[in-house]
Amino acid sequence: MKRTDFKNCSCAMQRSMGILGTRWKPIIIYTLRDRKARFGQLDALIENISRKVLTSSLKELEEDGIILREEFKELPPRVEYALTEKGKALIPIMCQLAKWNEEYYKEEITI
Amino acid sequence: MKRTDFKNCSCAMQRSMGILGTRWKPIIIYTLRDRKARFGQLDALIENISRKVLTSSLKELEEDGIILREEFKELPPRVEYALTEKGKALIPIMCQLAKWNEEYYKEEITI
DNA sequence: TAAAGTAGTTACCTTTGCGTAACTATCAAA
DNA sequence: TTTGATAGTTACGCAAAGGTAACTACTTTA
Repeated sequence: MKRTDFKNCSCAMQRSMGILGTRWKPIIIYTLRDRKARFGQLDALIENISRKVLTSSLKELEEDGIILREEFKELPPRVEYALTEKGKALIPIMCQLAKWNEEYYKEEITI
Repeated sequence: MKRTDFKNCSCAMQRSMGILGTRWKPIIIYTLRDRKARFGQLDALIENISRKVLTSSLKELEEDGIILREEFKELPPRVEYALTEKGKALIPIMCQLAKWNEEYYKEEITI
């Protein structure tokens, strides 16, 4: 089943996964939870992500209405990425996902 | 970066994605939110999933301590899959992810 | 004139995720 | 002896995801 097929499923969870079900996209959204950021900032803020993955993920997240790309006609050019309303609605969920891991990662160490 | 590398990152969100960052795994967890289920039941409950993906996903989720595989020495053999405590902690998050899509999917239709 | 900064793109390649279909093992019941 | 049910496994291959590195275009600054 292709990514686009997930987005038209009858199951809401499957549709969510058609949008978010990759390694990097939730991390990008999480990074934008409390700030706008420019391309280069995202590249620096997110450890180990490649510019190529960043390019394609941002493009798809924009297509899916999660992020907004704002281009400023300045020199040198400036582009800012920010969450849309639909994207902002994911912030608490992404934060819980991070917190979930902290909780159980801690346990693994202390046991 | 490999899946296993994600799990040892310094960022909690990246570690979460090392465990969950695929299309099918969150759907499997979501399906187990309110019931144990056998292999064949999962295959039937989750639309369009293949037995092969189910096999490998269940194995990895078990390795990551999200689900528990209970084998009954009966005939015909019975195996039940259930969430561990760590897995159960994801239930509200998965439910919110489904609800999130319902909300915005509805909007797309009515607009 | 050359370097530096921004925001990418492009080509090429590898790995992972996923799909399809056939096959296995075990025992009971018909 | 064949059929049926359960719970997978295996082989094969494609598509998507991801990594690396070089390149582009623009303008300011040195």
